[in-house]
Amino acid sequence: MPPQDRHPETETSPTGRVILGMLAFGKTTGYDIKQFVDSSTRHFWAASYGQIYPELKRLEEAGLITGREEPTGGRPRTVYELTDDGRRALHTWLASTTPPLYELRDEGMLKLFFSDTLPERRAENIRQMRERHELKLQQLKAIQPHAATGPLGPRMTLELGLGITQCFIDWCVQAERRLANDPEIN
Amino acid sequence: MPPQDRHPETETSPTGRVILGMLAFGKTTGYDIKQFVDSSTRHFWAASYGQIYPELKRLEEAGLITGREEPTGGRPRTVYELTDDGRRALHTWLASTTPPLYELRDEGMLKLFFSDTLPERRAENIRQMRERHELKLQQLKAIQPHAATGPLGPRMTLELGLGITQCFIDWCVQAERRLANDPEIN
DNA sequence: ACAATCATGTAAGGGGTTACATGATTTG
DNA sequence: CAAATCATGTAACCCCTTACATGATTGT
Repeated sequence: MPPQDRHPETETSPTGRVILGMLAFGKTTGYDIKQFVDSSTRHFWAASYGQIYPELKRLEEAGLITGREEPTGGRPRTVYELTDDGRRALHTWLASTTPPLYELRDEGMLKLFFSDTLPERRAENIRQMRERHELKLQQLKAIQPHAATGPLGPRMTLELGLGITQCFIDWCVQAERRLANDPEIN
Repeated sequence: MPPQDRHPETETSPTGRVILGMLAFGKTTGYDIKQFVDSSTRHFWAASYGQIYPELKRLEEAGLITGREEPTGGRPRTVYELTDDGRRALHTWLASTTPPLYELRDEGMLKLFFSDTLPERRAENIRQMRERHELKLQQLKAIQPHAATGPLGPRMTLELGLGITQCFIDWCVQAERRLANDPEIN
């Protein structure tokens, strides 16, 4: 990821923006954010505790969020909220026209790209890719009912994720058929 | 990217594997590899000079490749080749069944996910995503004639890339239509 | 002569993951 | 009472990008 990725107008890191958005969504704690990310944005934007907790502190220092202690019994717990500045920063980002970052790293495709070095493994590589995406499809379908009643944004990204994944699988199936029908095409 | 990403059997980093593959493809220098990556694997696996040159040295130290000086006139130039160990490592990786890494970071989708926070920007966000992918489609189409005569692997990844990108664009067009027809769906 | 291309590299810094550590509370 | 869940955090490490620096050669 580019280091100059901090948004020029909001001065937050990419994951910082995820946190701002999640707080706008009514998420409360670092734990809460992490759970929700894992069941929603994970397929196009992941986040780990090691990123979330330090970032929450940075955002508070920057005055974009405020946290207050709200222990559940004896269990410590910090509940965060957007400040006015934080909401402004979120809106600025959402309205910005700087080209949005897009980054893909797909080792399956890399193997396929080099498959002429070891052609007898090509079909197996494609099968592996297909299975991976079939699993992903199942995971996306699992969160579908939960998203169906919510706001349009999450519904749309889920729909898009399903479409792309299905497209991927369809291509694999077709390619597997082509290789099976004509094993000599090398 | 996971730190434990170094392949258990080949002991190379992801980009190290790209380099091994590129050398098997007959690429010669760091510069040559970089040029080719930019016109082939870039859409699913990028690499920068800051990664390539140090990695070439590491791979040579590991005995997977050998370099010899082959200056063009007074211009220094190091030409690399796979060793037998290097080719073995490449084959081991291509034949490995460990689940291939897949990582996506799409800021456009992230904006769409949070678009209920600023619904009046939603259509614009989708338009932005579409334009980005239309540009990518053009770039992929530009390398198509160049790949058409080559080996199957690169042809397949290009085809897959085109398919996915087209799928993305189609979804955007459809979503834009839906929003235009019914601006109240929010 | 100038620009584009060939060619190699380094330093600083960003963003991220994993693994580990700790402990309270709820549920079966 | 044990297991799962809620909850917070840190340290080590990795991978990668950008920006910078340098210089020769080729094409116009």
